[in-house]
Amino acid sequence: MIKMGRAPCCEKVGLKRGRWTEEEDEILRKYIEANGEGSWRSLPKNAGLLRCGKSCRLRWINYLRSDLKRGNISPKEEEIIVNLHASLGNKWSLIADHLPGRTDNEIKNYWNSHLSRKIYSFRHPNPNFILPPPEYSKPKKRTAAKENKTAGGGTVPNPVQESSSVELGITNLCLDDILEQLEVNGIWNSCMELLDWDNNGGTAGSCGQLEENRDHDFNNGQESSTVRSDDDVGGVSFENELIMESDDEIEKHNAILAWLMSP
DNA sequence: AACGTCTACAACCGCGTCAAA
DNA sequence: GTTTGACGCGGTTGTAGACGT
Repeated sequence: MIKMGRAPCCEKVGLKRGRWTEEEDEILRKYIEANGEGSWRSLPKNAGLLRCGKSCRLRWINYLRSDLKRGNISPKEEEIIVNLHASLGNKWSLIADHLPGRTDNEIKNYWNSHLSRKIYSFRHPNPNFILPPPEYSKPKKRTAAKENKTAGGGTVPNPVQESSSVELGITNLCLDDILEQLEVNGIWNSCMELLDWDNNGGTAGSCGQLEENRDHDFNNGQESSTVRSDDDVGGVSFENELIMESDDEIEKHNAILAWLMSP
């Protein structure tokens, strides 16, 4: 009986796996220099390698290509990665497009081993980080709450407590701490660049604005946050208003907000 | 010195996409 | 329109070397 479905990329029986030897690298390098890239499926056979075509492709792209930049990721490159990841997510190949000589695999590994940990340590600050009192902490997932319509047609979240800052879930004090951590961790400039934000008004104040513009939506115990332009905030306006012109900008802002608000 | 744990990164795997048949 | 094969991407695993006990 013929087995339907996707055929394996290559016949794995008898093929070598694991680390590449210098000899194999040399064979692959010479073959591609002579014949060019492509036809990965037939390459191992033609080159005389006992490897899967996929493995050859990966080895060439991630390690043997002459235009690869080996060595540590520079601070500038790291900043680019952080910025692009905030807006693109785990689109490693797209991020790699902006970093000549770096591969998607290299960036992915760097993110997983270095940057994700940095961000984790930011989200779970060191002991010197003063946590605000529990009621002023970042809100956990809340149970479903009804929204109140404002006169201007916008909505405000159901107040948890009287203070408007508590309504918004993050107090100014907490925001200051977050912003301090952003600066300490060298992430603030990246955020500013992403936001394309005029920072003249002071960081805490600006972030407060951002909070004020946030639309809270409570459904099924889930909270979602989006950033809206001034027009959407029910006639409320602020100094140094933060207005996003395009979907792309909104998406970037939302990415940062989601990051800030994530548990 | 021996052993266990952690970290970085190379390599593998499965799946989606796309073009050719 | 469907099937097939190749390629590329992103998630995951494996492992060598560093580090700690």
